[in-house]
Amino acid sequence: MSWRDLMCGEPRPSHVGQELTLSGWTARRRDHGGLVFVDLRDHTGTTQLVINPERAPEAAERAKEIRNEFVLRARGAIVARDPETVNEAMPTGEVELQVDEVEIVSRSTPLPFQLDEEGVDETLRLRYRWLDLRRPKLQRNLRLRAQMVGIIRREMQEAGFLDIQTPILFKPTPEGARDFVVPSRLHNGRFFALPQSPQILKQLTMVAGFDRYYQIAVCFRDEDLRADRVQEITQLDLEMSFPDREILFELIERTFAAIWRECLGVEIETPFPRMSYEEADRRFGSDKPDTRFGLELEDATELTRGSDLGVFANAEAVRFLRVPRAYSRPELAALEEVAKERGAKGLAYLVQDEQGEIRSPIAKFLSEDELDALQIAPAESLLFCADAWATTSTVLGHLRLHIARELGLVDDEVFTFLWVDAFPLFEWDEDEQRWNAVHHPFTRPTAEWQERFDEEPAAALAEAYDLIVNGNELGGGSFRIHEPDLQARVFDTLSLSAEEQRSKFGFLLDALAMGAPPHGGIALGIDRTVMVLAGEPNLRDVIAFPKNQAGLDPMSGAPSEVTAKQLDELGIRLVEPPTGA
RNA sequence: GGGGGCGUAGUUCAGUUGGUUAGAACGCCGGCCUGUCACGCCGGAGGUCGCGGGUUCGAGUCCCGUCGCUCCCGCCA
Repeated sequence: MSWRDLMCGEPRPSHVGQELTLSGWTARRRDHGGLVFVDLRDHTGTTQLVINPERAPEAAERAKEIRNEFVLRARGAIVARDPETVNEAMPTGEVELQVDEVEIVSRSTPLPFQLDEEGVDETLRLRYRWLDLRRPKLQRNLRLRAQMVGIIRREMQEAGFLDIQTPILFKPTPEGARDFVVPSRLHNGRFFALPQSPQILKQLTMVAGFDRYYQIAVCFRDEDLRADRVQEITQLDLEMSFPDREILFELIERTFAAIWRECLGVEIETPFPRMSYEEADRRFGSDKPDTRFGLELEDATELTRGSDLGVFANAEAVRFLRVPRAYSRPELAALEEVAKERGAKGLAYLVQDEQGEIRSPIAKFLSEDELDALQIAPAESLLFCADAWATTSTVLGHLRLHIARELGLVDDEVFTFLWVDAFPLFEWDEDEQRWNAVHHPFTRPTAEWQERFDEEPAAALAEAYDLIVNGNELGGGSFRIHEPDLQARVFDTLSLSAEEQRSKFGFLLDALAMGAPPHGGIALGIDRTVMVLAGEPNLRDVIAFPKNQAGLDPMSGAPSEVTAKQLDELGIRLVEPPTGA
C-alpha cells in the first residue's frame, strides 16, 4: 500500500466509498475493548480511524499497542458516520476511516509533555523541540513564516531585485552591537565576525552595478535576549541604486499588503501614513507609536511656566496624558510605579470625578486660569510628568501603552502601518562623550543638512525611515552616503580618526571613490513580522529552533566545549576552564 | 551588570499557623468495556519538595546563601 492517498485533514463525504491509505501521528487512542478509535493527525488535521475486531481482527490486536505519537499507516475505506455520531467540531467529522490494515511504522517513548498541554515550561519545550513543533500553533506559525518569505521573494523578483548572498564570515565591527567572533585556523590570532547586517556588502553590490539587490539575510548580535529579541535574526535586506523614496515605499507597501492579504485575508490600506520623528515623539512619546488608539500626549510646559509648583515651573517639559476615567488612589499609585520604572521621579495627577469634584495633590498650587486652561472634564484624569523632555517622552509614552492595554483600547484585529522619518542623524553618547549615529554611520544627512550637519550635530536630520505596525518596529532604512568626502566628514563627526577610518572602512571609502551610484534601502525583520502576523508575543514561537533567554540551546547543549586539539589549531588558550559545562 | 516572578510526581498545579505516611488532574503500567471523540470504570507504579546551610522537638512551609528558568531595565551603530 502507498504511504498516503490523502492528508489526515482531507477526508470529506465526497470520499465515501474510496479505499485508501492515511499516514500520520496518533493524537489519541480510545480503546473500548472491542472497538478502538484512533485520531490520526498530520499538519493538515485529524481523521478518526475505527478499528473493528470483527472486520479486521489483526488490526484490532495491533491497535492495543498504539500509544500517543506513534506513527501509523492505516488502510481502509472512508465511510460516512451515522448522523448521531457525526462530530461537528472536526472538519473531517462527517466521515471516518474504517480500517482493514494498520501498521505501526514508528513507536514513541512516553512523552515528556502532552502536545495539548498549555503552559509547559519553555526549557522543556525547547529541549524536545521536535515534539513541541508538532503542536498546531507552531505548525501554523512556521508555515505562515514560509508563506511570507515566499511572497517576499516573488515580489522582490517581480520588481527586478536580485538575490545576492553575502558572506557569513566577515570583518569585526567594534561599533554598535557586540560581534559574534569566529577564530581562524589558517590565521591564528585573527578573527572573523558573523555579520550584524550585510550593510556594507549590499552597498558594495550597488557600487558593483547590481542596481537592485535583496537577500533574506541572517544577522547576528551578541547582546542579551528578551521575549521579542534573539541573537540571530532574519531580515529582508534590500538596496536600490538611484533611489526614489516613492518607489521604495511603494514596493514595501505592496509587499506587505500582499503578505497580509494572502496570509491573513486582510486588506491593509496603502499608502501607509507618514510621520516625522519629531511628531511621533511629541504626540506619542515614542519613535514607534502605536496609532491604533488616541490617548496622545499633551503639553503644559508653557502653561505651568509661572506656576507656584516648583517641579512644574522649573522642568524642561511638563506633559500629561488625558485619560477618560476618574482613577482611584490605589490605581494612581500603581500607575506611578509604572512611571517610575521608566525613570519618572513621580506622577502628579489631577482627577475630576463624575460629580465634578477635583482630587489632586497639586491643584492647590495651580491658579484658576491654569486649571481652566487644562480643560479637565468630569470622569477624567490628567497624569503629569515634569522632567527633561526626553524623560517625559519615555515615561508618558510607556504609560500610554500601559493604560491603553488596561482600558482595552487596543484592537488586536486592526493593523496600523506607519512610516516614521526625519530622524536625527546623531545622538550624544554620555558614556563615551562623543556623537553616535542614530541609524548607522553610512546614512546620509537630509539635503538641507549636508553642508552643515557637522556644525550642529544635535539638530541634523537623517534621510532615514522606520516601518512601524501597531507600535512594533519592523525595520528601517536610509539613503546612504555615496560621496567619499561626505562619508569621511560623518566619520570625523563620530570621532573616528583617519587611521581608524582607513583600517575599519578603507575598502568602503575606496569603493565610494570609484564611481558609486546614489543608493538606499531598507532592512525589515522577518521574525518580528511573523510575530505580528501570528499575533504571537514570543519571538521564539516563530523560530523553529531558538535558543533560550540565556542564549543556550537546551536541545543540543550548544554552545559547548571544543577539544584541546581544536583550540591548539586555532592558537587559542583559555584563561579559565569553561563554566557551566 | 541590576530588579521582579517562579522552582513540589513525566507534565500542569494544590499543599492551611511550621505538625502523622506530601495530594489532584493529565500522562505511564495492569484489568474491564463495540460508537467514542478530553470516552468511561477499577486497580497500580511514580517524589533528594532545585541545591547547600541555618532556626526548631519538628521545615515543602521560616531565615541566609546558591543554582536554574522566565519577564523587565541596562545593552541592542
